[in-house]
Amino acid sequence: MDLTDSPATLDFIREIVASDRKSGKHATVVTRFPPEPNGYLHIGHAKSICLNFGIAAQFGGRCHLRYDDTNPTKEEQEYIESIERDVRWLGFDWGTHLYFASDYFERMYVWGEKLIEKGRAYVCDCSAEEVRQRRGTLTEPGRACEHRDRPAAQSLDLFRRMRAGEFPDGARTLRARIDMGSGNINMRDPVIYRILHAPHPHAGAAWCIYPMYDYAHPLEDAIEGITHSICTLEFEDHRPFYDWVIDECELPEPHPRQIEFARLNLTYTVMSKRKLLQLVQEGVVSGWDDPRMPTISGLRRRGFTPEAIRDFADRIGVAKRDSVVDVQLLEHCLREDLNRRAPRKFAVLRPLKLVIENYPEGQVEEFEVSNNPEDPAAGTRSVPFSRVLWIEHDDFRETPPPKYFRLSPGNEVRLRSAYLVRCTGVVKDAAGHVVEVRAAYDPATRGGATPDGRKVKATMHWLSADHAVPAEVRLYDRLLTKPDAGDVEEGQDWKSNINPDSLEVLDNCWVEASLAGAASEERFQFERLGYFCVDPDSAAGKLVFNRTVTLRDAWAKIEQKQG
RNA sequence: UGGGGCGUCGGCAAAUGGAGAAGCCACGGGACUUUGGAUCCCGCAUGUGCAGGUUCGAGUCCUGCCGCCCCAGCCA
Repeated sequence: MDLTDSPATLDFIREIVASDRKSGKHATVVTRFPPEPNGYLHIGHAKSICLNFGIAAQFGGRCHLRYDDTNPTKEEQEYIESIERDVRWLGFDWGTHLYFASDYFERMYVWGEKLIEKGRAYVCDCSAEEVRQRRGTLTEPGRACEHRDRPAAQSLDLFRRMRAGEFPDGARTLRARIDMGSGNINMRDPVIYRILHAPHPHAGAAWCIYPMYDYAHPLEDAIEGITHSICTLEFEDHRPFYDWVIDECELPEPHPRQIEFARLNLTYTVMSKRKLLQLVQEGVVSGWDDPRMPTISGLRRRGFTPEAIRDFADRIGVAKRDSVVDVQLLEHCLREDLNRRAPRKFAVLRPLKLVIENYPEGQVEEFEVSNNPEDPAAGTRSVPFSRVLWIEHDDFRETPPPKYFRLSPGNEVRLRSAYLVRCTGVVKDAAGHVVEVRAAYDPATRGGATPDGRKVKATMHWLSADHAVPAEVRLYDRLLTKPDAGDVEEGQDWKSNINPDSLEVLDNCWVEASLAGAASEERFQFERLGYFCVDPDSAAGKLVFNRTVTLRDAWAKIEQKQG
């Protein structure tokens, strides 16, 4: 998939952009992805990133990466670095267009003075509590305070002294003078500057007053020549103020246009930064990059590909209605991509010994196994076969249920690319558990062929016990037990839906020796099991794999129906 | 109850008043198969929140209802 690929029909935002191009309103399309560096990016941000960078690519424009760093009390350098890494990993390039809102602070300040001079802003001495009380409610209008009518010269003096650091945090604010009676609460003289004696991760100690998002954002967009400022639905109410700022600061035409779309929600997970932070801080997960997290770094560690995420973003579309996307669509996009590209390997997660009774002790044969049946160009590898093998515990049943085609006493199956074998018996321990399965192979079926046309219903993977390499495998499942985090019993909160079995660690697994040198984040298909990738915890002599996603499993469904 | 939005299949989502309301995921069948994978085929909205109206013709236009989401941070 190419980065400029786009859905067949235009979503409502692309329609606006296309129409603006056609009318000549803008010479070139300029969008922006404006994260606040106060957390890690997640799959919801990926939707926005794909939208903004995708539109820029599709219409021959550009997309800026801009940190909306107007609140130093919540922002950190660590987040700035993770954001750049994640956007780049997703496959997008902002070229030289990396910006910080904080680099515009001086200009924003000058516009603030201008607004005061025009009578469009005033310094307010009210406390936060007083501001709240005068703001009114959803149904009652707000009430002006006495500072609203103070002379511009006085506001100007106070604003300069705010900047100079003469007042403590919260002592005063600069507010826009608009309409305390507006039905839109955002227009009831919103605060545009607050005093915050806090060092800034990018601007350092230069400022002790910081602009609010609602004031800063339109200015940032206008400064950079953004044509289409795409944000999420909750900012719809803020648009009148966005336009007000640009008008009152007398920014040149054409003005950027704010367009809102519905944020992404996914089943069986949470997307809010607050909840994600909670998971990290309370140790429910191991960190922002825990493979169960819907963060970009978590998905990367889980084994997702950027291609799959981009494909997903294309498929979910862009609209204004609140929606919840089925996580199975994401998994589908992943499987489709990985099926095409992931090299196949044999791995046995829950080992059961299989002894081929009629196979000579000490003999070893090498079998050629396809690296990827979907891609002949991937070639083959050779896998050693011997008398004692590991098979999957789940691939043997002493008393097979209906439609169970795998190994069971008397039944014949194919060992993939090796031989057909028939189960001749079992060995049990004192407690009666099957500890070993016995079988006989048919030398005429070398390579797994059946020259006599005989059919077997199951083909299984296997590993030569003497040649396999040990590994730890981490099995991940959904973070939540319910599709909707908010679906809880009376008095419970969303955390009651956290899946206690979202991680299972298997530490006596066996994998092909060819996996010994696999690099961190390298992805494979373990045949018949799923897609796996090498975890960064992996070290020489101690392989660790994460299960990215299982293969689709028809048998699991049959079994489930059988109860 | 003020303001701003949104209602099309189980979940996403097309449709720009004109043919049988796309497509994808999920789900259910079948074919094929040396991965119970992949692939292929079939099925899946007599109906667009509800009720009226306009029109030769309405998911699209009008009126009225109903439901859901967002807003009362010196967060973004």
